[in-house]
Amino acid sequence: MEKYDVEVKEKKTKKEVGLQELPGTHENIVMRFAPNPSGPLHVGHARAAVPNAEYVKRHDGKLILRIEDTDPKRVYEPAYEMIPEDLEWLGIKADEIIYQSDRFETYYDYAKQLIEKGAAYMCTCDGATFKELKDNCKPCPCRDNSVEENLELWEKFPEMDVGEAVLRVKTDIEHKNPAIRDWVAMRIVKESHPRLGDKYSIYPMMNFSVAVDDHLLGLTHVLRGKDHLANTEKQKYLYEHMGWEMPEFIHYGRLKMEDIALSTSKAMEGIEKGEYSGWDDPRLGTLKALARRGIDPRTIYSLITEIGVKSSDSAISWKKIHGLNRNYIEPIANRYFFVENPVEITVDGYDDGEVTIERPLHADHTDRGNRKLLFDGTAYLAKEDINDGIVRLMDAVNADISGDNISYNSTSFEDARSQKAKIIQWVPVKENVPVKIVMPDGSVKKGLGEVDIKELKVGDMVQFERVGFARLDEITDDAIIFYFAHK
RNA sequence: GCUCCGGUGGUGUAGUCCGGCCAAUCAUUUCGGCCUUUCGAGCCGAAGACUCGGGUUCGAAUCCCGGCCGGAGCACCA
Repeated sequence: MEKYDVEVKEKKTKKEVGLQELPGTHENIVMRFAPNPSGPLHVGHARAAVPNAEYVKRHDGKLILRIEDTDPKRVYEPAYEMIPEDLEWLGIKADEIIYQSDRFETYYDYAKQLIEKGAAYMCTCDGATFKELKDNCKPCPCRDNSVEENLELWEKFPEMDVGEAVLRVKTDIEHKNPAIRDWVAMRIVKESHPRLGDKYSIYPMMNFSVAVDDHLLGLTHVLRGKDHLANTEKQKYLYEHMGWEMPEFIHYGRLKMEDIALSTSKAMEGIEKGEYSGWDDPRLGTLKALARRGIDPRTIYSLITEIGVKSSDSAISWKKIHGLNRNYIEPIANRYFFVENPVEITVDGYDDGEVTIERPLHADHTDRGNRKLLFDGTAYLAKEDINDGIVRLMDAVNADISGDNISYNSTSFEDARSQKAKIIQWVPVKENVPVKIVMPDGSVKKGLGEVDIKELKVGDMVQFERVGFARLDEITDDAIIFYFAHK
């Protein structure tokens, strides 16, 4: 008789915030972020980099940045510099950087071992022929070559012409997914590599170099997009041939972002055509663009952590990004006046002379001090704000607007309140500074800002009252240029 | 077409493995109110979801089957 089942079920004890707990070991974990250096990092990369970094941080593991530059056609040289910069922006620091282009001899070594084991073979069929056979679950003639024949061809491999031969890893020629059947491990590439020049003509395919490296570098967990699902299956065969233990694989879903082309190649094309101002054009989804728009890296980090690593797709909305970002930006951004499409006005009947008005830099942090605005009965107002009725020029006077006529009504705030005057921003006529705000769609708002804006530095975040948050991007002779973040 | 994977409020998530404590969590969003010399912040309140249909079960977001919808892969790219 069976003993009573006294085993107490372990009930839902985990309450991880954001990321689900990692399967497998939690001791000495090793993870990697492995981008192809085809451009700077974008949000899609953050989706890979952040969870890796976060898991490593939680478990005090090791994070490897591995640059996957095994296709010379897809290497954009500046990316070698940009990738670590972008990671740093995200607050991620890899413990080690590996360049796959440094490791060709290692790949050759394992390729040869595979041949010797009879687990890989040199295939001289042309692609179409092989595909035809493969799609019908038929092995190609090369599959039966002896180890000796294969080794001989392997030695001759570097002298062959492009397309003449490839090295294939034996899988299951009847695998139900044709993509898995006897995949290519090595191919001939006669193209100059930014880091290798023409040193090699035999290049590993991603599935091969990735699996070899993941094993050799001691990866315990591999986090990758679900577009790699089939690749994981392919690589499984390599692990089996070599008698290696598989790391834990986790496949996450696609990330879509509202109104943004995440594709690096499209961005590159647009930049070359001059449609975009550069990798940090506000319309792009690069981290550089987000940074330029005043998105705090913590916004992206926490958003990605929240999205987690589940395999369903997610679409991130700007509303969500802005909402999160506001939490970070709001306390640090000092307030200033900006008027778009300024119209110079005179408040008829105002006769209190010239007064200096002080306003706090931040209403909730008065210790930061005040900025000063000069009021003498004239001002610039935003064209949009000039509508019939009573308005209060904030902290100055209340005025009645009637067509082009603007006349003094009163001064006290209480009067404004009792008359339900709309409070609007204004800029002194005597002292002001031209300001341009580049909007997320690339358009530019032109106007005037209060003179204290001159004290700001590039990178400072501000809030233009009633307009929104913006980041000071550049100070030119013409104007101070901001990039708009959000309301 | 074939091979896989997935579907919880507008959006992102928790819960699904091990059915009941889920009349479903949290964030963002939206809408009210309070406060405030910003349309920001803060405070209070509210709105809003288990893709559909069957089945199993005393009981299903959770298990099974089918439909629908979405996605990925099907390279000598990564």
